[in-house]
Amino acid sequence: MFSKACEYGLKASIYIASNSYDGKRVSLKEIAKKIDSPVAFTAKILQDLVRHKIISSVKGAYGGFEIAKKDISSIKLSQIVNAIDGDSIYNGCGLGLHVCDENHPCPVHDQFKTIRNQLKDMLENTNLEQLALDIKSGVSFLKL
Amino acid sequence: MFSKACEYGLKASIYIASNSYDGKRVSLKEIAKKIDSPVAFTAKILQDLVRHKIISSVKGAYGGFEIAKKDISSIKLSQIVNAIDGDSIYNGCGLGLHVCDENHPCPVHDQFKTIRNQLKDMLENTNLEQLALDIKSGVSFLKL
DNA sequence: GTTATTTCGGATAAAAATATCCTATTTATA
DNA sequence: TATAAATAGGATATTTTTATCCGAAATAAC
Ligand code: FES
Ligand code: FES
Repeated sequence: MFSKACEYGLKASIYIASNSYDGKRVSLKEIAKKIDSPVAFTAKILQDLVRHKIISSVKGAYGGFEIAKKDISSIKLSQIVNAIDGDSIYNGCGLGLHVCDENHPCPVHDQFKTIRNQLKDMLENTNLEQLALDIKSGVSFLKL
Repeated sequence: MFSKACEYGLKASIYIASNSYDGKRVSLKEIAKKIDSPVAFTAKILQDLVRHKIISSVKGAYGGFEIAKKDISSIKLSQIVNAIDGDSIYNGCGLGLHVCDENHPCPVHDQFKTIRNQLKDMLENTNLEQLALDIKSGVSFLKL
């Protein structure tokens, strides 16, 4: 469904959010450990999210990654997915036609469009706060 | 969503079905042309579908690929997707956890499971006949 | 200021997915 | 029987994705 990069990006964002909620900044090393991802690859993805202004970073000793508290509840999963994997999951044709066009539909257009729109709605209506709270309370998990 | 291999496999199957419906056997070259896919790569995928007994092949002059008429309506998209991409789209965790486990859910488990099950239902309830007929009647298209 | 820590960014490497090439085998027709 | 057409399958090549490495820059603490 999502690329590895996107999975790591989502998990990292949720982990950062769950810590920023408590005012704690977290380092790359800690993030990679907690979400069970390759350190250097995760660094690239976090840099990407910083460039997209979805998370923010602080260089140097005691630096790390964080999300402004007031922003946690307004960051949608769709922003992260879009930043890393692009919009093909929202707009692309399920059978890989160059474009998804109502007037020149592929054989599964109608069926696929329904699913795709539900996925879109889900991602656009799920924010980091909800997910971060479940991590904090131990209801959900980021690894194992 | 699906791999390129799977997209080609789905399109090829639909094209074969639409011809087998008329009792016409089609060659690799014709298939690749009509679904706009790389010939040799498509060959590999078709071989795979033959091994999975989803389509059948006839070697030699006037050979090609076909689907027994009586089977066209009973072949579900899910069989093709499962043969090529495996079952991770049905059973795998949306965030890439090793397994999707109700008792140890990832942060998006509940939301994702809903979408995943709808995709599953859609693929399990869509058969080649429906799609082939739309191709034949010009309602849907396999390329451009 | 020096040092330790940490992100940033470029270069490179490894693995997986996608794609091509070539030969063998099969089969219908002439 | 010879020929042409077509799938089967192994080997190889290319591209993309995933992953690693290293030096530069920034920053806090001492
Ligand atoms: S054309 Fe394929 S999903 Fe719309
Ligand atoms: S655990 Fe992630 S989808 Fe079920």
